[in-house]
Amino acid sequence: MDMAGETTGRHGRTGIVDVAVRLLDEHGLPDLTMRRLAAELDVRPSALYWHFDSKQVLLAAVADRIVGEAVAPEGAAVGDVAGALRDALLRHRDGAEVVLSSQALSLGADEARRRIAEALPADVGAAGAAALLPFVLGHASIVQQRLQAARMGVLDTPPDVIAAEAEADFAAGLRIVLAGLGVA
Amino acid sequence: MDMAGETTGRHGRTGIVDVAVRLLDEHGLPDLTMRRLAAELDVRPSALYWHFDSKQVLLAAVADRIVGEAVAPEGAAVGDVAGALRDALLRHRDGAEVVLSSQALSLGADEARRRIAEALPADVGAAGAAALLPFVLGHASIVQQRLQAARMGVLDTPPDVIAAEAEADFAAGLRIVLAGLGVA
DNA sequence: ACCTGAACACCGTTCAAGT
DNA sequence: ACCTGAACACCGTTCAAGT
Repeated sequence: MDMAGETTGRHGRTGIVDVAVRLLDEHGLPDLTMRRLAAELDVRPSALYWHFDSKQVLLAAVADRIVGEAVAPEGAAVGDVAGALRDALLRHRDGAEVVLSSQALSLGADEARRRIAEALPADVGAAGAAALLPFVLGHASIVQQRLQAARMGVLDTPPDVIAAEAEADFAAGLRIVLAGLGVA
Repeated sequence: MDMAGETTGRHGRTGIVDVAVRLLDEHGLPDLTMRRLAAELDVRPSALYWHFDSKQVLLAAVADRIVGEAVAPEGAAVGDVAGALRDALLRHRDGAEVVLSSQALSLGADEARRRIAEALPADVGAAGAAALLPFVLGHASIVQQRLQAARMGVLDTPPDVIAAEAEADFAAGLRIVLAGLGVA
């Protein structure tokens, strides 16, 4: 029993998303073009439109993949759930921007919100998620923006310093929100 | 004494940013292209590159303009400072995305962080800004993403409902963070 | 079912040259 | 100081046609 029909030289949605994510990691969102993706798959650009209605839909699938990687153990504390999401976003170049941009269309977005809410006492679940989700996404987005600036040399702070500061800021922000929720 | 040399048919940076912001408001970030902007200014696209080194620099100026509109009265409470920033972001189509994307290069970004920190007791100023800035940016970004989805008809929730929910979520999130800071 | 070929209507950016 | 003209190397997307 073959796995997913990869026996032919043809492609499936998941395989295409695999390559898209790799391209994202290696070259960043601005270079994740339909034409480059097609070239990487050894196919004409128009072929991609058989699998995805538009680039936006493709990016939503990439966003879902990224959010789907944020797995905290069953019954984990909110801090760990939020941390897992943050890590998943930071694991991929421009990950936060991709997820933020596909937020409304993305299936994984609501899932992330649900996971956060469920890790909280029922009475503060909704409010907690409404505070934490924007915080995590905004945080990751700002961090990756700074990393990008450092990469281009317009910022002199070395990447590992940025990462360390980010880690501290995230922990501090998380602590504040959890304290505000009475879940300290 | 003429104001800013607008006597000739030529353009200055501020005038260009004016038109860029108007284009942003009317058509959104994807349609804010150098070519459209140039056409609106009745000029060839290449002329813009005399005023701005790149589109990225132009967008950073737009971001600064937007953040600069976030003015809370001197000595205002943190909640009002954060609220003013949120309002400025939401006042312009895709405002959050523009500011978030130019965050690292933007002068106004650090200013916003400073204003938030200064509206807080000194001992929690830094941590508070580190929690509030990502929250406000992430929040506004998510709201505008939903508004955009509604605009395209993929979301059936009417815009005013989205705006109302957003208002409530923002207030709730703000309350939580402020409580966590002990500034309730 | 999945892809090619060819086209359409665009992009950002550079740079010599004009005034 | 500020802009034009002309080019370069790209984009996303559509659609008829192939296999």
